[in-house]
Order: sequence, then structure tokens, then C-alpha cells
Amino acid sequence: MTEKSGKPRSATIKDVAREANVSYATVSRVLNDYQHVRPDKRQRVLAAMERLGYSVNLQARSLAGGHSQVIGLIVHDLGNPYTAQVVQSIDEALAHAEYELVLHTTHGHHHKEAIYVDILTHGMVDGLMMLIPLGPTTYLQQLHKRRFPYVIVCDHQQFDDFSPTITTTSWQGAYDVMRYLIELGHRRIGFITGRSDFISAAERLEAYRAALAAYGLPLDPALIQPGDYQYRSGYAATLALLDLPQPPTAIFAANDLMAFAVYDVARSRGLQIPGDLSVAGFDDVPQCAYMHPALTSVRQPLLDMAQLAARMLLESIDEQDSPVKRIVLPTELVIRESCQPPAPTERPSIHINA
Amino acid sequence: MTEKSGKPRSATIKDVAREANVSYATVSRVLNDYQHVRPDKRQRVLAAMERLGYSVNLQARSLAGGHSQVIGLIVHDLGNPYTAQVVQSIDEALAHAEYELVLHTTHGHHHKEAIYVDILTHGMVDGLMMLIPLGPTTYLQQLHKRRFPYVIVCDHQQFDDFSPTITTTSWQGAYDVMRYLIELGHRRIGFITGRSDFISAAERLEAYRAALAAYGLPLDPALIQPGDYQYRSGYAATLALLDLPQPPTAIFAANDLMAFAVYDVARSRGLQIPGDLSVAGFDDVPQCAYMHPALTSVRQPLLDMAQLAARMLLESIDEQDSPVKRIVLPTELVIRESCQPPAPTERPSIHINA
DNA sequence: TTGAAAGCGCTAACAT
DNA sequence: ATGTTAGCGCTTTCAA
Repeated sequence: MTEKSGKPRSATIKDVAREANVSYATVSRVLNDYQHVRPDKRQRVLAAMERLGYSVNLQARSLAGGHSQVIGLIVHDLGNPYTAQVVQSIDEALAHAEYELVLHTTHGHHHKEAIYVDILTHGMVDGLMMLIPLGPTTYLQQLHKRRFPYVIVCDHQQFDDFSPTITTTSWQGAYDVMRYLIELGHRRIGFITGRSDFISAAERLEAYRAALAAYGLPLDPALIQPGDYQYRSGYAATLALLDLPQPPTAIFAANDLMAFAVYDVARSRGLQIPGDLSVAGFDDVPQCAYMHPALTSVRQPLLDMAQLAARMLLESIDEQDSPVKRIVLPTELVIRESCQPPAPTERPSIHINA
Repeated sequence: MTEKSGKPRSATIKDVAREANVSYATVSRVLNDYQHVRPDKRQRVLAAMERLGYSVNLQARSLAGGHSQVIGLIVHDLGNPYTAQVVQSIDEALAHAEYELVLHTTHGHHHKEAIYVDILTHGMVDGLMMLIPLGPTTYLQQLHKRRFPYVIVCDHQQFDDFSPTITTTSWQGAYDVMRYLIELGHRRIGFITGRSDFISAAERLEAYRAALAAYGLPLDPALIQPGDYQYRSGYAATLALLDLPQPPTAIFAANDLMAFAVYDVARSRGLQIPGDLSVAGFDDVPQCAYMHPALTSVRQPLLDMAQLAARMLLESIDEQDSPVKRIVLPTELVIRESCQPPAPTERPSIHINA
């Protein structure tokens, strides 16, 4: 057979064995740091590897029953600074444990999740982490049935009862924002929702409603504008909110990116923040601190989440019978400069519309 | 052997064969969409797969000489919106071609590059893309010698002469900014450099110098402040620049993030942009358009870069003898609101310091 | 301490 | 059209 296209070949364990004049099992032993190898032979093997530029083929190793020492990570969207930061933290935590990371992004296509899970968990990785905005799914059930080690990291609190999960008190985070705003004196608070198919979006909306109810404030549906976590939708929603006959004195956006859009609409209309309009976001992306005024937001302990997730996964890889854990980490309301009591000139609101 | 820890097993091609009552080669044929399989048998196989929840093991396939249909991508830093966007574009381009993407991030540790290249190119992937800020390296030479398909995507123009490369007229981009600023009338232009070990940083600095020289303007070393592409360094550099006995009337930051820092320092000192100080950045991240005033910057055609890179790589996987290509895409100076002629009150500068 | 050999799940000849 | 079989590169028995 002529060496036509096909894959480029590189030195294998056998080449090394030949070069070092040992059996290829011995090479494998050196590779895996076995004890019973005579030092001089080990040296010879090492030298041969060096000379041949040998590098282990992880696929083959994994196939042969060793482990791959790689962890799969499936995320929904890398464009989100929130995701990017979690990924980075996970990567670092894993590197400490000598695991590699392979990352798959679904770019918002939920149907890809199952595909990636399939690919990764059939040979490619020793464990799987998922950063997904959705609730219970079929593929999770299958993973569980197969007893494949995995961990969910999410920013919402609704999921099945068999998946190991790291999450935060995200509902509480949203509620905290509302309480803060209400106690500042706001009565008409606009809410820009997240992407409707994300659980977090429903959850934050629910917290908005709950806080209103808890303080005996009326719920005006016009004050709830749909967004999708993107800047553009935040812009449109803010426009709608400010064009209301009775515009809100404060706007709570379900994430920071949409809150930034509120800033821009306000600026274009000559509205001062927080003088004329208070604004709060969610996620506490780094940019919050750089805004003028700095944006009040809700922080999730991303670093801790990542590290705990990594530890949990590694544990369940080591001992297959580790109990299913779920950890809920606290969110934190980060109060900055974007909120203050509503302008005193404001009259007690008179509701005209239904 | 008791089914102790070890990997969870899942259905293999043989299980399917048994279940469907065919030879396991036939299953493979169905799997790979071969022509010569009787429709009814194909159906039986498909059904069996369904029943068993079968999923192909990519490792095994790849080992057996098929291809993995996976492309590796090594990037330097995901935190950068620039990177994130390229990754996303590449992923989409690859998905069209039915390739999966596995991504490795070095998180700024250059020494990891060689390791990842090794891992990925020994069995794991059919081709490799790299998004790295560095110049020629040993591992690229090796890849080339092995004839392993790969492509470099970078934002600088200095590299070896055997690597397929996609790049942009980045030097020209920086030069364009300077020309624009100079023709606006600026004579003292501050420059905040990029991270010193990145080629792009040296290149942009070089363009800064070249433009000054071309217009016969003096080069004041004090106007060049070191940065590292991070916000914080931009902040410090701006402080240093504005504290100069003769501060610049314009600042060109080697990337947008540092330009944002210029905004913040200016604001904290009560300086108007562009009235008191003109500012320009590089990269044209989305945030530029949202700033007030919107930031003038240099755009690289990320989407085109990604698509071309994907196409190039796929080509060189298909035909091993495709000639080494290098494509240089044009950058574009995106003029927004952050620059204007220097204040007329400005006197002709008198240089006191050496 | 080392070598020989089986086999991981699959593809790709080679048979039939 | 389909079955049989030889590996891919490696780990891991089992012998020696």
C-alpha cells in the first residue's frame, strides 16, 4: 500500500521498543511509571522516546482500558463572560489534578447537547461536566443509568434528583435585588426577563413576582418586558418600559448585559442614573465595576463553583459509589452606585389602566 | 473480574450485531453509510442500535484508521472577547462540515502549547487549528515535518515560512490609527503597548514608531507606556501618561480593553473625550460601540478569518499535498466618536526634556 | 524483572 | 451483499 493520504504516522510504543531493544510491554511500564523496571532499561527507553519524539496516543490508551485523563465540558455559550470565567476556573482546577479538558460549545443549540454527551462519554472522557441553562433531560437520565461520572453546574435551582449538581441561591439573589429596590422606596420596578427557554429566566421572574407580593405591591404586567439575555433585547425592553404612560423608577435586568443596555437608553434620553432611574443587573461581570455609575448586581461565586464541581467529579470518578451530592452556594448582592431612592417629586401613583 | 470501578461499559458494535443477528462488519457498514447493505438488514441494525442505546466510540474508530472527524483548537485565552468570537465562528464553520471541535485553552501558559499539540495530534484529531500570540516554535516545525494538517490564525504577521496561516494586515491597522490621529492634528500621541511577549504588541508598537517617523514627528519615549492588554495595566499606563509634564492630546491603546481604562481615568479626572483627549483602541470588540463616546478602533474580519481557516484546514486534510497557503485579510479602521482634532488652545509644543 | 499475548471497539481489506 | 479477519496503539494479564 502506498503511503497515500490517510493520517500521518508517528512513532509508536513498538518503535520505541525496537529502538531501545526491549519488549513493548516494558515501554508501557516505563510510560506508566511501574516499579519493576531496571533503572538502566528505563533510561534506555526514555532515551529512545526522546530520540523518536514519541508521544503517547491517548485514544489507544483509553481504549485499552486505561483512563483518558480527560474531562469533557459542555457549555452553552462562550460569548458570555460568565461562562468564560467558569470554564477558566474549571480548567485550572482540573490541571492541578493532571486532567485535560476538552470543551464543546453548543452555541445555543440545545439539541447538540445530547450529541456531545454521547460522543464524549463513549470513550473520549473519564468524566463530564455540564454548564447548561436547562432543566432535566433524557440524556442525564441515561448518564445516570450508565453510572457515568458527571456533574452539573448551573445558575438555577430546578433539576432532577439524581444528578450531582453545583448551583447557587440564584432565586434568592434576584429576590435580594428586589428587596433592596423596594426598601429604597421604589414602587414601580421594571423587569427585563431572560431568555424564555432558560430556567434561570423563569426563576428570576418568579423572584420578582414573589418580592412584589411579599411587600404588598401590585404587579403591573406592563412592567415586565421580555428579553433574551442579549444587549439588543435589553435595549428594546428598556425603550418599551420608558415609553409607558407611567414609566418605572427602577429597572431590574435579568442579567448585566441587558442592564448595560438600560444605561445606554437612559443616556440617549438624558436620564441620569441613578438620579432619574435606578438600575440593577445580575451576574456581576467584571464590566459592572467599570460602568459609570458602577452597576449594582448579583454575584455568584464562580470560582468556588468551578473548584467544587471539579472536586466532586474527580471524586465520583475515583469511587463509583460516592453519594450524589448537591451543593448550593450563596449569591451576594453587590451594591454599587446605580441605585438610589426614587425622586421625591414623584407622586403617589394612580393606576389608570386596568 | 468483578465489575469494580473502572469505566462504565456501554453497548458496542458487537452487541448490536448480536442483537440484530448480523455480522459486526455489517453494523460497521451501516454506521458508515455503505451502499451494499440490504435495506431490511439496515433497518434491523438501526433498530438494534436504538434499542441498545448504541453510540459509536470515536476513539476506536480513529484508532482503526478511520478519521475522528474532530478538529483540535488551541487558544491562548478565552477571557478575551476577540478569542471567544473567533472560536465561535470556527465552531460554526466546522459544524457545517460535520466536524466536531475540541478546544484546549492554555490560559496564557505558553509551555502548555507544545503539550496540547502533542496530545491532540497523536490520535485525537484529524487536524489542528491554533490561535496563538507567538511566533515560530519548535512544535510547528514538528507538525510540518510530520505533515500533520494544521492552520495558524493570528493577529500578527511574523511567522515561519512553512505554516499555513491566516492573518490580517494588523501592522497596517495600527498604522492607520496613527495616521488618522496625526492627520487630525495630534502631535503628542501616547501609546499603551500590549503584552511584551506577544508579537502583536511589538508589531503595533513598531507601527506607532513608523507612523511618527513617516510624518516627521519626534518620538518621545515617555509617551510609550507598557501595558499587557489587560484593563488594569491600561489604567496605570494612562495615569502615567496624563501625569507627564506635557501630557498627550491623544492616546492609542494597543487593544480596546486598555482603551476602556483610558476612558475611566479620563472621567475620574474630569477630562472630556474627545474634547480634552482623543482615544483609539484595537480589536473592535462589541463593547466599543456601546461606549460613550463610542470608541474608534481597528476591526479584524474575525468571521472571515475563522471561515477561511476552517476551509483551509479541511482542504489540507482531504488532500495532503495542498500547497501551503497564507492568507492576509485587511483590517478596517472603524471611526466612531472618540477622536477629534486637539484643542486649539494648545500651543505649539516646546520640548524641554532631552 | 521481563516478555508474550489477549483484547479494548472499530475499520478495511479480503473472502465468499 | 455479507461474513471473516487482521490490525490501529495501548494496557494488562499470565508466564517465565
